[in-house]
Amino acid sequence: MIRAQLLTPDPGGLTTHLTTHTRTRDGLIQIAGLAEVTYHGRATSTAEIGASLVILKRGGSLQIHAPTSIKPMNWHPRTDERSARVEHGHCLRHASRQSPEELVRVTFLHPHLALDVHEASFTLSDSEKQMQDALVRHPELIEPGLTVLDRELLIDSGGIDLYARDAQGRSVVVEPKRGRATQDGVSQLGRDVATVQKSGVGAVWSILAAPFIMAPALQERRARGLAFRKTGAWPDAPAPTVLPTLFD
Amino acid sequence: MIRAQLLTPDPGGLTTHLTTHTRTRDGLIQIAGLAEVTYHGRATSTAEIGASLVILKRGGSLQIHAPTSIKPMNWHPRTDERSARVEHGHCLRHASRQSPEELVRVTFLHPHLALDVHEASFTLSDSEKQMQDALVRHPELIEPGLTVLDRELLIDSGGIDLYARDAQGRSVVVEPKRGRATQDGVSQLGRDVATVQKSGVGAVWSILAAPFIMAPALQERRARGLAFRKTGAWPDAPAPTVLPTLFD
DNA sequence: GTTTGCGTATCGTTC
DNA sequence: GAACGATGCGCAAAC
Repeated sequence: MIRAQLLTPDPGGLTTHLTTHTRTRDGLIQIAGLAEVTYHGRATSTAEIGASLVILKRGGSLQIHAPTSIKPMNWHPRTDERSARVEHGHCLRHASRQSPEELVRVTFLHPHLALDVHEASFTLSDSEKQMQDALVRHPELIEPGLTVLDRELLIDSGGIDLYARDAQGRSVVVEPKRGRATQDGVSQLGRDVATVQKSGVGAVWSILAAPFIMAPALQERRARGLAFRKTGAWPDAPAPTVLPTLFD
Repeated sequence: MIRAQLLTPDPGGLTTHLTTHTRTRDGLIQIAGLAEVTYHGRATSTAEIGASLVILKRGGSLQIHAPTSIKPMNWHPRTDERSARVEHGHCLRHASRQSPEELVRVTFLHPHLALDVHEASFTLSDSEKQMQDALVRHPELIEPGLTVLDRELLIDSGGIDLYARDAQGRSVVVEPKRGRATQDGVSQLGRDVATVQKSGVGAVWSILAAPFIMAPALQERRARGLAFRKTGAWPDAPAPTVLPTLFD
């Protein structure tokens, strides 16, 4: 969900970050910190240097929020041309368009934090296989100390997506869901656990790994005594920025 | 500048953070993460789950931004009542107001980061009021020989922005438009002229003063026998950069 | 592309 | 409080 997070980024790093976003026009970037903003176009405005929240969205829109008023203090609905560069030791962002002719310039004097947010539904639209890949590479996203033993394991009741062993040495059946975990997923996991237990490997633990769970599925899960762990995994994630936390 | 920063805050910590902000009504809080939002009020209720940026500002306003569109996907301009509490293991935010009766509820399913930002200042120029100021100081921008008699003159049909006398001694109603003159502006000018004429001051002339006029407005203007003069006025301009020219 | 009309418009100012 | 007008309105449909 949050793909990158830069703390007090240097001008060069922030410029690169913004340029990448300009190229891909993907996701949402937010920069909090000290900034100076000027606007020329239908009106003219200048903002004194101050704390602000700069938001760059997918379509190329830009908005700068101050601590008061629900409206942004400066904005740009869409851009024909955007650029970021280092000037006088600061990252400088240009955004302009014609019809009407407008220009917004943001100087990041002291960027405190830059975030790269991605829509859940977007990342979740990646295939379940890719999520599986990511979880095999980073099983700690599901639970610390987890070791993946097998994947796509065929059993009588169907197929187990991920078969693992946890820190306590218990066998664990993992059912990853790229989207919302539903009652259906809970039922499937229950069937799989029952089948594995019948095979006589001893105590079997189970984990439903999904970004979120629907209320009915949560109740069903409780009734069956199955675990759910809030898990998000994306193929591009270089390191787990979102640490797994127990859902409830 | 940035006063607090909570990484993957737990429901209790986030609730405390929000409650403090509610009490002080100070600064700006931003929360990035997976959230569910419902709204009831002027529009039909909606429910969304996804990556979002929640911004709480000083006056009590709330807005939730999705990765697309410059506008927030949900918002609340000001609040009469706000609260935060833990429910079902999540931080839940209520914001409501009466007149109109509205309610926004945000469930922070997975808050990734909470920020507390402070202070920024801002000035805007080129408003219609400032254009009026400039025209009062330089009525020749509208028409040579024009004398401004009054501004913001209240009459039955509303308010006349500028009331003047031209070189021939005629009463003139001036409607300045900062941007393009539209049919709406022509109608308003027509109403004002009619009202003034009824008051019995004699012949009344009228001028729509704007940098541009739209074709439909131009036709409407012709049909009503009103004058349009291409006029631009900016407070900072030391000399009239756009000389007044008769449009047609 | 431009123009028209709507919106959970927002935001002042005026009454 | 309600009412009215301006807005860097934004936004989508119609032309």
